[in-house]
Amino acid sequence: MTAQPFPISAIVAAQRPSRKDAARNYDALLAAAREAFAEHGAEASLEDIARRAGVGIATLYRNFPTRRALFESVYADEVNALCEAAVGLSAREPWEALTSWLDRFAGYMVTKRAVREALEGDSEIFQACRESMYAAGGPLFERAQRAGAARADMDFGDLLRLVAGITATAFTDDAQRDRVLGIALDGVRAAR
Amino acid sequence: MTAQPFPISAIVAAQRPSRKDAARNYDALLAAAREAFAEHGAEASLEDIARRAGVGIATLYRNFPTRRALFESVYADEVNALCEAAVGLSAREPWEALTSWLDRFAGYMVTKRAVREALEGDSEIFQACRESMYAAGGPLFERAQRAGAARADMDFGDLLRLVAGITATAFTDDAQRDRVLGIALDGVRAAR
DNA sequence: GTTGAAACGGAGGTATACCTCCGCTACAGT
DNA sequence: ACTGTAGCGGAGGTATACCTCCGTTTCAAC
Repeated sequence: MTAQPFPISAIVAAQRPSRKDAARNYDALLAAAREAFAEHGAEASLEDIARRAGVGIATLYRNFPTRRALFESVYADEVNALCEAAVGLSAREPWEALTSWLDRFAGYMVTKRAVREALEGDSEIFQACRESMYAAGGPLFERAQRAGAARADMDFGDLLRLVAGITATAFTDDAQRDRVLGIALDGVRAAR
Repeated sequence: MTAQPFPISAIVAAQRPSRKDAARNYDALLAAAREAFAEHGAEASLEDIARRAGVGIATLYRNFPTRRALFESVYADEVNALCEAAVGLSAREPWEALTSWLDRFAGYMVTKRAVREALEGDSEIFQACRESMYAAGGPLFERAQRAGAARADMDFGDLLRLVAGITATAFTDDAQRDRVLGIALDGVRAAR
């Protein structure tokens, strides 16, 4: 067995059933849930999700016994993709590598706000997600700090909250979102 | 009739019924709704709100025919209080007056996130709230800009989004919230 | 104090979501 | 090809929320 780059990836892989039809349904459910949560928030109807996925409601419950389990799987999947995006960025300039990853993070936050909100509070998977996220993005930030590009009196957790908060908000257009995010990042860089 | 300081205050006053028992119930409903929305989000049960207020469900519907109407009234009430807080702040230093008001704004946002979210989209009252908010806080910001305390390449709308986004997020503790908000405000002040 | 009107409460009809149960289907190992 | 089993769908019971209707209560003007 190969070493997993992030604690979350093994968990994500273990969830997916092996039989062909079951795996297909599992994927369809995850995709449908992602869409439904983005559209209707955390209270999206589970029956609607099953309908979107083209499977029976029982199939949803077999794969995800609780609403929370479904949340966790959707969230873990997203985080895993995000972690993998961080690999390879370390070849770039410290500050540019960091903002590039934060940009990806922002894109993920803006649509997934509902899921994150519902996961407020702790769980094993959520904890693994946090760790993976910090393992992926933390080094990028600390490298920027060492290079003198980012201020020293804050940590990576502060940065994620900052970006998460801003990107979870609805803006009039993408230009405003980028402008506001830029202002905040000027604050991160302010001690230059 | 005296001139109303902000467009929202007349609307707020007009909503409240005049008969004693009706006014009492109206106030109780608003308070209960504020609490319920903060606790359960935009999907809080209307019957639960009526129960908290100690009134029948019919009384709720008589005062607020739709869920949206209830949202609007709660929101308008909050905004009105916030606007009144801005009056008198202009005697202070430009930057300090601005951050002082933003602090009040942040305190309001952090608990009322659900209401604001549900009001995304336009309505007459929401529009009046926006205008009042801008009329109350905008001058504080522009004064800070003229004094060279705030950067010129942004507007008051950008600032509100910035603060609203950050404060709507859950932080581990108040210290982190203040630290992150401070970083963001450093960005606002960066062009000094 | 009388009285008319405004306001009240909560029962109950309707809709919708949750979740379980069970007879049927399709996969995969031999 | 056969066959055991893992997986499937959706009907239907249960719970909950929405909202209306109407007999009763409370206010306030006179």
